[in-house]
Amino acid sequence: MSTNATLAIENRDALDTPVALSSFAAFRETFPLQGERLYTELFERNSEIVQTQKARFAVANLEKIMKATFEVSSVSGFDRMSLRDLSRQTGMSMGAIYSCISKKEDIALMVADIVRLSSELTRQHALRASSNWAQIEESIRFHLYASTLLQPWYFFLFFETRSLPEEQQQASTQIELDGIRSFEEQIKNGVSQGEFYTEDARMVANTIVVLMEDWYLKPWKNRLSGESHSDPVWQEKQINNYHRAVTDMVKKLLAKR
Amino acid sequence: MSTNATLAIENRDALDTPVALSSFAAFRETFPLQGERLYTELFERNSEIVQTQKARFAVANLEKIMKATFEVSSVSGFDRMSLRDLSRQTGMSMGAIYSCISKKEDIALMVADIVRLSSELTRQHALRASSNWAQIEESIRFHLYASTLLQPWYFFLFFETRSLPEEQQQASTQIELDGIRSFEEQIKNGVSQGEFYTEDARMVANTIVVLMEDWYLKPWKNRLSGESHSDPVWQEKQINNYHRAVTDMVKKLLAKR
DNA sequence: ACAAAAATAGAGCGAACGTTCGTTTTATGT
DNA sequence: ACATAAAACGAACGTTCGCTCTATTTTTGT
Repeated sequence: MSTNATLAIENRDALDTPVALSSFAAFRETFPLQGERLYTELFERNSEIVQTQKARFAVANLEKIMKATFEVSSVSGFDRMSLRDLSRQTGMSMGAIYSCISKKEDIALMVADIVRLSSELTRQHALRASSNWAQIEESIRFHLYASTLLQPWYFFLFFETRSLPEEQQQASTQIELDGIRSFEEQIKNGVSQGEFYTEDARMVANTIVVLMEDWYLKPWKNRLSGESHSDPVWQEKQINNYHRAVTDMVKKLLAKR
Repeated sequence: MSTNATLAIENRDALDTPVALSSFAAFRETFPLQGERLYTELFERNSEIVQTQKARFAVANLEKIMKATFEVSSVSGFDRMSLRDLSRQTGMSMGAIYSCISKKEDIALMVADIVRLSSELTRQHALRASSNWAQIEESIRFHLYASTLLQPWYFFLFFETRSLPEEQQQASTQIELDGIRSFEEQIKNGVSQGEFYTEDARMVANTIVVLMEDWYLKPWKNRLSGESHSDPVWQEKQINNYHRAVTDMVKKLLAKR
């Protein structure tokens, strides 16, 4: 298990190529943490734990394990998900599962690792934009896109952080605080440069972060009908609607009078 | 276990007396769900489950059980809290615990019951105010005050809802949706009466609710220093600061141009 | 002081859990 | 086609859980 996400990124330039943000469809094609690439990444980052040697088998099984974990544990939590449930859901034997992990907790640690990596990519991306407003708007967009593709991962980590080692818990809350502080500084920059006006930059920043959380924690709020979850056109529409709603709101909060 | 909060309220006029909102200190003195009254209420609402007959003992033990539950389960969740942990933390024997509950799940059900009752009180209170804005402002204030006094309860229910029976889960999300819809309607009323202006009443309403959740889910965000948690003056200041931050923000979002 | 109620300590139950390991099946290279 | 290494299997193990029960002591109300 990689303990330092930054180092891991530096060593692997595959994750350093820019991600397209022009539309969710474009993002989908360039964001590295999805599909087979995601599970290959997961395999390589946990090569010391995964006993299965051939990448082909390990990647396929990790995918089965993670997807089943999200499905089963979303019902009543990670603790109540037994590895026998997981065995049933994946169609794998207990032994096969234990050749991908060394203990149940590893699954949660892997989720935390990937979400942290995704957050790191989001943070890095924010540095590219030109104006303060563009930086805020693109940070929101990137985070919205990434947390949509990784929705089960973000959701899982939010609810299961408490059952991780304390050190990992602190890392998670630190990421949230960093996210707020990052927005806060961008806002304050804009204020001091006469681009925005607000009396409570911290509150606006916190509101943004909380609305980002709401997006992946309560999908049923925004994406109203349960059907056509996978229709790309409809999904593109939903996510862009939400992005515009958030940015319009922030624009209003930062408007000069 | 009462299955219908509304009925229980109708039968018991003690909960119908108005609650003071002029300050948190005033609220503290009139809000019924705290201290001994809270646990007495809990005892009476669960008289069919609690085997202990004398109210004096039952109330004292329920208080010990609930407080210990919040303390232990806040570390790593309700599922990982064993009743042996609870016995150690409360200083009670297994037998004594099981004379207050019939099974472990009862504890979580009691929390859900109280939080739902508190939400019901909040909802009822909202009907008193005169103008649309006063109604919004007072709803926020009431909810903020109540969820501060009952913080561990609200926190617990948010994270443990998933391990409750499905019927209870739906009830919880319904309460959240009702809360959003209630704010949405108040906003729309204000808009149609020319008091406010906004193009997305739903988004504003949702933001309010999400910021209310943030208050009791992440106390470390707003109440910065860990010390003096119980200093009433400092607490009054903190909560009023947050209330003003939220209402200022909502005011800005609903301002006519 | 005395009967009733409450609390105690702890042994014990069956079920379910995470984890292990000897065995069998499958895949791979020549 | 065959040998060997890798992967998958699933019964079994030891532990812990929620929960019950009993014998005994403490506290309470009158």
